Amino acid sequence: MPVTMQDLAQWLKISKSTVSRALAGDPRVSSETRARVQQLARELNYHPHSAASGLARRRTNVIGLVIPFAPRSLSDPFFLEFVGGIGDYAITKGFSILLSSPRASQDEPSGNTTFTRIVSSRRVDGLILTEPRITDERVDFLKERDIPFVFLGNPGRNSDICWVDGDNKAGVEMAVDHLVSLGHRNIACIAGPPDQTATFRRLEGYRAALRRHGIPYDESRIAQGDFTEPGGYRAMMDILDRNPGVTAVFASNDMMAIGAINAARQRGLRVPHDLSVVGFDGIALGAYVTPALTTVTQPIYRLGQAAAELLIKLVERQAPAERHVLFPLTLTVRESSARRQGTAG
Amino acid sequence: MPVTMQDLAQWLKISKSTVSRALAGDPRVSSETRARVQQLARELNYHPHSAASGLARRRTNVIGLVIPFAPRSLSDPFFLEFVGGIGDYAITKGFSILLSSPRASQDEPSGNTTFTRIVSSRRVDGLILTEPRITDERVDFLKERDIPFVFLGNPGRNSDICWVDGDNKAGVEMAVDHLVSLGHRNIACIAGPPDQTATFRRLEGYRAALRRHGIPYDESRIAQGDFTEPGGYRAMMDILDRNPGVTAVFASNDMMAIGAINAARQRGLRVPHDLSVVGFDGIALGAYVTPALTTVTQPIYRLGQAAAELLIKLVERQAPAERHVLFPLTLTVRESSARRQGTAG
DNA sequence: GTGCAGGGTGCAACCGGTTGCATCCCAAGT
DNA sequence: ACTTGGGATGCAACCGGTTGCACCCTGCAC
Repeated sequence: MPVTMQDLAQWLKISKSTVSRALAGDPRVSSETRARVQQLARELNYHPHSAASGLARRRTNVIGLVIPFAPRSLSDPFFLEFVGGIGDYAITKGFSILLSSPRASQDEPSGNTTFTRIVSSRRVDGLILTEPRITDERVDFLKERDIPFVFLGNPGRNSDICWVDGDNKAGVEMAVDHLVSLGHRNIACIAGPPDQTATFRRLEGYRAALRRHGIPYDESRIAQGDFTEPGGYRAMMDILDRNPGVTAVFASNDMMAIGAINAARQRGLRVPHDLSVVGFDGIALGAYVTPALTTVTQPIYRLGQAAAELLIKLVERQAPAERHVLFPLTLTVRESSARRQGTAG
Repeated sequence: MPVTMQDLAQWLKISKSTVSRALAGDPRVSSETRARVQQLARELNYHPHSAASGLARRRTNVIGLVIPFAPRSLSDPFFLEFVGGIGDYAITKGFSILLSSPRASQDEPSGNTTFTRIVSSRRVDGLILTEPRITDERVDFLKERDIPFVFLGNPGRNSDICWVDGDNKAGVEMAVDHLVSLGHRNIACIAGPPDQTATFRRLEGYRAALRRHGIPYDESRIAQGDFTEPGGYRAMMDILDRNPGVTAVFASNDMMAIGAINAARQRGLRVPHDLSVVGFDGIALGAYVTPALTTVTQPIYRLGQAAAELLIKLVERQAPAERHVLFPLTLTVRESSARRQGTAG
């Protein structure tokens, strides 16, 4: 049997309350008593029982992380790096991370999903949600229950929702500018799933950049993907069918960019000689594929840290400095993009 | 305020105990009462408070997962897929997953690591550990506290420790056999970190296969990596320096194989024309890199499921059918391996 | 009419902490 | 000598469930 507070109290012939306060560093207990308690706790290897203190304090010191188990994350290193950022920060604040998948949407709200379950049973103090959707019923679900949450990605809607995000629009503009500067005009775009808000911001950046360069927007250059490699592959095939003249493509994330490269190769196109490809995310992997991926780099790890920091502030009822954290993005030029064939240097 | 059992009891003018039993499906309460309680619970959207029931039942219904946040997993999709398998299975059994990193080793045992913390504070009913080490102090730590655990990877040592694993030795033998069948004799090996048990099993397979084919074992063909891409890159460089004649290399995991390919390319070698590369793990990504990776495929997702299943059996004090689950592996031949130059077909 | 079995329910303790409030003690103030 | 005050500690309730045991009631056997 692990040692309890009661044990410490009996040993020292003082009350449970004093032990509790001593361990919490309450200034009301004499420093002498406090020292004795802490000393004994260490000697007997005492550790508070999380369920007991959670029950009494109405705090679990656990934050929930809702990431898509399928189809996306199983193969997308993006999330793992994001988790790393959250984890490392949370550790320093004494929080643990509970995983869950977001499948509350299809099912009825009371459906037996991990997401609703960990919230209803009050397993977590707050949540980090990913992939906000245009109409995201999770928001109401959580607001109703007064559970703090932070989105990875600007969910749009009311501005009182907290989020962290990269500057999608500006990021994509940099990508398109880069392609234009290499002489490309017929630039395709592989978009994300239509229900996600990130999809629209990135599309917006794409259109804005085209407009700036006086390139007409053309539906036949757009295809929809799902943020997975196979999705990017299919989308690229689709684009090549409809618009064989494209010389460059922007993919809304790196996994789809990798898929696009494979599709192009399948069609006998050389990347970047015949087709330039630019991705988005900056996953570590992008540097290791062939050709190494030119991409818009997000500070993924720091996004994780920022999300955790923001959420923990909310949980602890401190007013966060900012409800929204927008990171600037950078363009990482590698091998998958090159000057358009037949263009002067 | 969320509705509690007390609320239900008052509403129905019965005692808390009866409500508790009714919800648990205890046959001692009349089926009529049971129905009324369950009905009302649904209507009022009642959900048990996990901390309260955890405290009373000495069960959290949470399993801990200990994966390396750094340096490895941040870029290795292997773990994400593994997590998926665990998660999907755990959901069906009503368990959640708490993440932690295994940094208990460097620090003193009482160090403030997530691993020791979630165990000491009794946050989890059991643990899934990865990357067993030759002498793994986590084993004693957990046995002392009587916490069930399952390893991903055979930890060696006493056979009463539960684990799931792929058949490393046989898997590597298949890889080497494949290379030999393509005419290679000068086959290098990039091993894993020296403190991990998997490293030895894979090396053993390598040596066994060489022996079978009458190829002498040569230290100059071995280099050590750390299961990351940069580690694989460095190891490959090292091997090429010491033994320029190698025509094939087996890397102990896919990330290192990708690193090896990049190193070879850096040295002006074409893969697979000048150097064949075979990896290990079968991460989804291996199919998407260029050249697509020949690899020993592990059923990663199923390893996760099996680990979760085994652990949950232990937690629920059911005797598992087997304490060890060994999965057969398969060789997936793709583009990174080819017949040795100057060898007859 | 008494005894007994057994189904259905409730009481109260318990899990292991936290916390509002009362209490005690002793030095200082008048 | 008698309050006053503040520092140190303890009591007991509480968080929201679970569970051993006692109890009540009805029906049936004797």
